[in-house]
Amino acid sequence: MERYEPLKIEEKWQKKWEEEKPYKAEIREGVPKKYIAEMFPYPSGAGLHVGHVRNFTIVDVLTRFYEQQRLSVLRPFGYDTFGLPAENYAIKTGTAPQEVTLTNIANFRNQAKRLGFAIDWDREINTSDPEYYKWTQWCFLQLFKKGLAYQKESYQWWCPEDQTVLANEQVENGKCWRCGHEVEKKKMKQWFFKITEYADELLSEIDALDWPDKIKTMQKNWIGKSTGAEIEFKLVTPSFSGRSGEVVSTSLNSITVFTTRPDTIYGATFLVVAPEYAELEYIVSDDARDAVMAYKQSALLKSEIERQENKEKTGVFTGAYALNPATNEKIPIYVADYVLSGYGTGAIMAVPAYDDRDREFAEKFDLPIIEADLCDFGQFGTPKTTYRMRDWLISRQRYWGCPIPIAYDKDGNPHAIPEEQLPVILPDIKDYKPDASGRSALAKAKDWLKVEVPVKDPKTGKIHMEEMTRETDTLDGYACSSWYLWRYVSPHDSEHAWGQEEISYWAPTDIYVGADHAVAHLLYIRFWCKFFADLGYLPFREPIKKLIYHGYINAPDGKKMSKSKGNVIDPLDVVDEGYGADTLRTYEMFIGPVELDAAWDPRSVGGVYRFLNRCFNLAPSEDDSDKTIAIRHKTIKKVTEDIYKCNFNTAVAALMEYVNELYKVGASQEDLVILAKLLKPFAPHLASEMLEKYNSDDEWPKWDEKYLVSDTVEIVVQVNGKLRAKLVVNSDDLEDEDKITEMALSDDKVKKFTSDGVKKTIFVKRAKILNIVV
RNA sequence: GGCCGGGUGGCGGAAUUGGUAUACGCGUUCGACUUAAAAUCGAAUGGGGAAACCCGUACGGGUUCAAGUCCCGUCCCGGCUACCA
Repeated sequence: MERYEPLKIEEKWQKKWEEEKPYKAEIREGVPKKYIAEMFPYPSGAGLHVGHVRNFTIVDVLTRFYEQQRLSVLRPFGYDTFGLPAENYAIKTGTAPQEVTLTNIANFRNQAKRLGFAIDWDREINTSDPEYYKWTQWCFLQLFKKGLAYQKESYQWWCPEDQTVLANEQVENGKCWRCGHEVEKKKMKQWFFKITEYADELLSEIDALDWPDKIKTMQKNWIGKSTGAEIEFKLVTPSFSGRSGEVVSTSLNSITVFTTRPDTIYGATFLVVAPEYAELEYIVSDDARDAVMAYKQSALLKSEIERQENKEKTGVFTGAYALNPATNEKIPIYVADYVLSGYGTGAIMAVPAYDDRDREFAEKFDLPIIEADLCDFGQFGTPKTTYRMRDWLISRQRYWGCPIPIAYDKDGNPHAIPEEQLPVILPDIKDYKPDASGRSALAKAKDWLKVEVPVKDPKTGKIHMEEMTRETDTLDGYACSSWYLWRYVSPHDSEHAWGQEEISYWAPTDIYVGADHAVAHLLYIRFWCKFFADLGYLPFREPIKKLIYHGYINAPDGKKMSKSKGNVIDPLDVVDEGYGADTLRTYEMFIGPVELDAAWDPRSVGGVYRFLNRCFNLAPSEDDSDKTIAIRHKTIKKVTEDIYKCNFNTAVAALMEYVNELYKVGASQEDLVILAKLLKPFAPHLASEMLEKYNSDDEWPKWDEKYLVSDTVEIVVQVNGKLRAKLVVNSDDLEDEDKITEMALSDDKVKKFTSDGVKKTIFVKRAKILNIVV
């Protein structure tokens, strides 16, 4: 008999798919479409890991499932290539990131092709390709023109190791998400995207998304909407002593606080401002100035870790007072680092009777705690909604990123590079290393820095060319991935970021599969979607209909796979060992529920390999095919419904049951064709081989409910809820409760438990259960 | 500290959402084939017990004819978040 030789079969079919391009996506008017994608990978030098394989296989199962149902399916592939690893490698080895990236892409592509994914390879994109980032720059300019890309000088997270600023989302536990170095705060002028403009819509549309609740909750918390009020507290002169109502006459005469509990204002016994509070120096009294400034300095120097670890309240009295507008009492103003400058107004009214943090502070500094009555605050403040989310900091002082298409005139004002001049090409340089100057290595590309930009004279209206200096910061990599799902619909369009005809057919993405970026990427892409919808470029406001967020695959010891621990499973090794891609893919779908982490189990891989062998070795018998018709239709139904629900593990289990049954009772050719069709999303090479053998197409089979009801049914008989007997009756008898009850009561085993008489019986037809209560 | 998930055989996990607990796979044991081993095929496999039966879904209560599933309390484990006023 012919042996199952996966590597041979797989090579044959991969070659065929390479030549015939059966997975080329085409607009087919009138045919329902599915647009399915994974979060595109960062092509590291290490090649694909088993997590990628899980990610891509989920997409592939769904792609093939819909393709076999003859829907029009778009399943693209691309590479997210800008970022620190390639640049750090360049600094270390002197190899250009451009070159390393292309090598890594080639490796990823070859590996992906060996796993038999149904990808439309003509749509590959690469975010560091000028053809691509030309349009990232175009997107930036649209935001800039609408005032949603702007510069602001403020305290920013700074990673001293990577010599770059970081976004809030890139600081994890006070450490840089890339290198793990403790971050600092540094006052710098930076570029921001005004995502807060869409905070309300980003929040309110979350509920309607078909996304995992976990992700939805995380996004809600990140946006962090709070409703409350802003209340103005008039400043009292620092020298003031006794009479109330006298206010300072400097430019600053009040402090506005934000509170979610304005009704507690009668209990507000002091104010606190953040160390970074902009007007701090106008508040503080001369006596207190030295102490306050010293405190401010020490707070700025403290790393985020130190601030977090030491929750002990610290602070300094500013020597100044304000008037509580409700009580008209004079209350002291403190500066303390438990108040955050970036949230609300950077100042709070402290109500120690109602707020734990304020109470802690009051107790430490011996401030009054008043249990005041709640009130209607209307006369004191104005209602205000505040968000935890800040604007998105998008400039990076690094070389290997998308250049920001901006130039500065001699007065330092930013001007857009005209769209005709795009792309602003990232110049080749030799020395990639950033320095502490706060500028990227691009600052050293002297020739590149100079650019002629057309300027309109405000008086004459005439346009003249003016020499300017280019922006040397590059864009955060998340900018590149905030629109790539739309580029896939027309990846070679040299006139537009995306084509209107293509976008309205394919988009929004129906199913998006990933295991990371719960907040940042998925929030940014929603933000850009709403922005470009407002500009009329997108005919929808949410980019992703359904999100599948799968778990990680850990090492056999349950720990995270890592090179240093030496516990990494290389997926291509699994293939080359002789198991083949079909076993790898099917195993990763069988490994457990899609949303859970799972540990790699080499022995279970063998189990799946045995299963595929059994599929391959099944031969049709001459028997009539009707004896398997019930399980055949049951399996079609189960596998179909499971794939819709993304229960891939139980879908594979159902196929295993089917095969076990076919071994027991014999398989007809019809069984083998159905099996191959159902198996194809998981093990496409083997399934294609089987379908070819039986000269069948791969169209997804349908089940007929009539084959799922058998002539006889099994009735479970319980006594007081405990299983005591099983009756096999004709299906028609299900309607006859009396007959079933009589049969049950005359059963010998049941009789043993019902000798003291029967109180009542409960028959549930749906569950085929009869419970006898004694 | 706050929010959200979870605790089911030796292991990964099933269970039509209140209706036969442990599907499927791994492991283990036995058998067939083999000089032998591997591979393959077949059988068994929650615990206790000769058996009849009893006990079993983290623990303690409750609701119900019926609870892994619902309610109350307790204990663990995981994730996110972390002074957001």
